[in-house]
Amino acid sequence: MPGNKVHTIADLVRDFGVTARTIRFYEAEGMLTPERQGQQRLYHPRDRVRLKLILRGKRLGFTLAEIREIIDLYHAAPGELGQLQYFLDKIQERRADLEQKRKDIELTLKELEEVDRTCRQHLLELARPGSKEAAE
Amino acid sequence: MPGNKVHTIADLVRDFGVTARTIRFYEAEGMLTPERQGQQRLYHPRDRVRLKLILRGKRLGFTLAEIREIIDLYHAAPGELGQLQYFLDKIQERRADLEQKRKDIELTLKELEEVDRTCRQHLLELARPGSKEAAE
DNA sequence: TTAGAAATTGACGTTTACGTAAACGTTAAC
DNA sequence: GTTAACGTTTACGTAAACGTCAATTTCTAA
Repeated sequence: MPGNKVHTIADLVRDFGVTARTIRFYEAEGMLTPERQGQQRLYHPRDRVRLKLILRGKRLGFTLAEIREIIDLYHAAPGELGQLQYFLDKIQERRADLEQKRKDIELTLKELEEVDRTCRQHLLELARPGSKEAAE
Repeated sequence: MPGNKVHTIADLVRDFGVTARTIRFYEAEGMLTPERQGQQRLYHPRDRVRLKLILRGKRLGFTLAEIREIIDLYHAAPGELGQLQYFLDKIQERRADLEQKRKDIELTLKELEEVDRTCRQHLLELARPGSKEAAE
């Protein structure tokens, strides 16, 4: 039920599969800013969105510093022209990075599919009883 | 000229953009096994291939332990049937992981493209002098 | 109201993946 | 024949990203 209510830290732990320590750590790093009700933290939908972005970045091997940069790109609306150009450059950097990762993934997947085929072939040969060293 | 000659560590440093410390570290971790000529290391094409695989894995955010597993998948030819099934499972795990990363990349790329468009739109508006707050 | 569950706050510990520095051995050039 | 340049070994250092207590507070259900 992550509709649009506020959530406790335990909710996030359950929903995202991370520890409370991790969530507080991200906050200490300035990447989450939950509301405070007395001592307790209250997480709004925007916090959930941010956490989701952080975890996605982690899965892709970005450091927290890089993830912070990426998220900043999302929410920044710079006024001046110089800033805008700088931003566009940053965006291109990140895009190039992601394209490289995509290529790396395609290559690795292809290789793994090849290994997979070879394995299944072996399996088939093992399953065929009357075919011992046919090609030797 | 990485044709099929042997190379010194300095060659790898130059060709792959990593430090000698890193290369020796990977060897200490058992991920590279260069020939020894006296005290010096000599790197063969297979070492270059492995290093390339390691670096590709790093770009994708895999730990060295995971990369080791993946590379092991490449070169393993297990005999028994139980081993084969275990292998196929491992391969599926890795593939699922890579597919997840691919999805993450697609999402992030789409979002960045959106930010890019918005930025360029801003730029256009700034470049148009006689259009101050038209939609206000 | 009291025991237990959940949350918070330090504070120190740990793992990964190297960096950095010191001390030493080889070899090629001058 | 010595001085760079390159390579090696050993060992301690470090940044990132949390883990793991311990002590305390806060909330909640019986």
